[in-house]
Amino acid sequence: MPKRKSKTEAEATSPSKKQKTEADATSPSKKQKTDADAKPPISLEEMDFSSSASTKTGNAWNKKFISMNVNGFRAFLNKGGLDYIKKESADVFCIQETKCSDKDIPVDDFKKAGFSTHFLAGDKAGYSGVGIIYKDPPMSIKDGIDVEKHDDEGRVITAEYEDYYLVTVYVPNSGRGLKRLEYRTKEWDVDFRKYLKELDNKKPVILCGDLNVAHNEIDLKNPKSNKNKTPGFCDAEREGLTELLQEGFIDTYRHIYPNKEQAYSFWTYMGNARAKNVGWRLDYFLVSKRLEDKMCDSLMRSQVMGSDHCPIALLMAF
Amino acid sequence: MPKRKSKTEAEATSPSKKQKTEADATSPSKKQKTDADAKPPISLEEMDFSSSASTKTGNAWNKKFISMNVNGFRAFLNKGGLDYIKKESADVFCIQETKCSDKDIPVDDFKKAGFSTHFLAGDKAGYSGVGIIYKDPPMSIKDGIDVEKHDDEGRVITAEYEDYYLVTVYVPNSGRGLKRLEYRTKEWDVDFRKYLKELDNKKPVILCGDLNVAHNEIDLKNPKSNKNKTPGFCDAEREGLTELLQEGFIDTYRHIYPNKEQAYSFWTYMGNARAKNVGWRLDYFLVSKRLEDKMCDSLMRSQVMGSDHCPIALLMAF
DNA sequence: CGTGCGAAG
DNA sequence: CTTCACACG
Repeated sequence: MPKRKSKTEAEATSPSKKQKTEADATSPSKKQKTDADAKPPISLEEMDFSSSASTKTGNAWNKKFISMNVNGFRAFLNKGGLDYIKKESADVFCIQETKCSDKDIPVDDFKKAGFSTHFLAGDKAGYSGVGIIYKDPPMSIKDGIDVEKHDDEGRVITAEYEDYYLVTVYVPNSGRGLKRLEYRTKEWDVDFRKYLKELDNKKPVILCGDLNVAHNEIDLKNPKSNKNKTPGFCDAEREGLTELLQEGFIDTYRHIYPNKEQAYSFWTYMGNARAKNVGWRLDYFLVSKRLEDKMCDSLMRSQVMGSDHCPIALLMAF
Repeated sequence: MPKRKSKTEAEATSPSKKQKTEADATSPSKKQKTDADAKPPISLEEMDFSSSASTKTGNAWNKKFISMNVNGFRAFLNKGGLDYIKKESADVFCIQETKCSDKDIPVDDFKKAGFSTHFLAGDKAGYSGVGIIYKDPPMSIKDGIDVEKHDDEGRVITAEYEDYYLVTVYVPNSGRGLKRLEYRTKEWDVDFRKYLKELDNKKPVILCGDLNVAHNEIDLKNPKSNKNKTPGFCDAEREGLTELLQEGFIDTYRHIYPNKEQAYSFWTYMGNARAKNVGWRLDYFLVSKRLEDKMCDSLMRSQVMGSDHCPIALLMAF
């Protein structure tokens, strides 16, 4: 873990007081960055993705995972997404809301950059869809969760590696007027939890993606006005995540930064929300509890543009 | 008419030879312009819309009409369309394919510029629609042609002035696969012709708009490959215009420039057609024969951008 | 190729 | 506010 000298207190500062970012806490670089709620847009070149994070016992990280809801992979690439991917140079990128089919993936560009790809589109064109972009091939890749009623929307990919399953998910949004809240919480959440539990019985799981829920009040700017009104902060959705964690998973970001405020991974495009940091933490890396001592850091790449979500990163020492 | 010293020969030059534009023939300005098929895009400020055209008997023009298919009025305005309208300063602008409803018209901006507006939208949102923008109010304005089956698409406005009816039309496109060719030629053309004939019985008519047909081979770049294949150059469509002219109307542009080649008012956005001047003359000013001696000039504003059609102009001496 | 729609987020 | 699909041209 990155010099986590009582991070609990260190992060328990007021949101108005300038806090150090995780990057500051982990990077030896002299480049100081301002807080997540006051970052001016900077260029990719200026960003520093380096990290010297290690486990509690001092093992340096050796695997980097990125998860990002790209809100349309083609649009993301048009905005320079490939440059970000190259610079970040993660072992695996897990992306959600690809909104495209296989033919739209510039496979050769990825090959040239040293990556292979596996994408899963939903039946409805331009809707949902997930993908993984990886350096080292998994032992196996599986699409969906073997429940027919859920598997036509292209929401889950499971990549099996030696030491863990890497699962990426784009959880169904509860929709305008919460018209899909029941489906989401009573059907999807239940079956997906079951799927993860079964996986976890075989091998530790790293789950990442857009869980489409802000777990607690700290995880969004305006908990009061959104509670049980806006998809993503309804009790049933939040309880769904609570239950998943109770099955034996760790919310890596909140585990490492338990009191960190103003740390979001999503900002609606409306009303200039991102500039004002009126955001939500909807994107997560969860890991099986028995991976706890392999965790090095969990990060929000809040400066990376190109979507209404930012990438999130997990550093592990295997 | 602009010093039409045997225009017939003057224009009968090869397309590769640089020809003078109508503007050159009519404007005393020293600004020389290159041919329609080799015009580099120039700024609105650089364009010269002045003209000293007059009738055969030497009466200087005193009314300017503009017709333009704007391909979405909102998009056109976003691309600086209002600046063009101000600079052109026509007595009446007739526009087609507005693709918007009344609420989208910046009425106050037009008021400030000295114009009133009347727009007619079709029932289907974002489809078709025509409008007029005028300095002096007509005696009356009428929407449609009193034939119910045609009048739900917002295609015709008739403005009655003292000396003439001004009619603007957006003729139905025959559609991909010519699936609407029958409707267009056997129903619309027939009824619209009847409407115009009846108007013409009362008062001379100035008809302008997107007639969605290139009348003769000279009126499009590639007559061979488009003949009876592409909407706009099918025999039935061309005959429809021939019949209309036979009812007693003049194609003002072709009347004044009978042999002028490469003079188009539409270029598909595909394949860089406009830069290569691979175009069609689909937009017309027709006038009742008895207005012939009031005609001063008929012009293509081929440098004006903002749509896949350019504006066309008619100068009259009333 | 580009406009505007409508669904979706 | 932005993505995409689709219709239409």
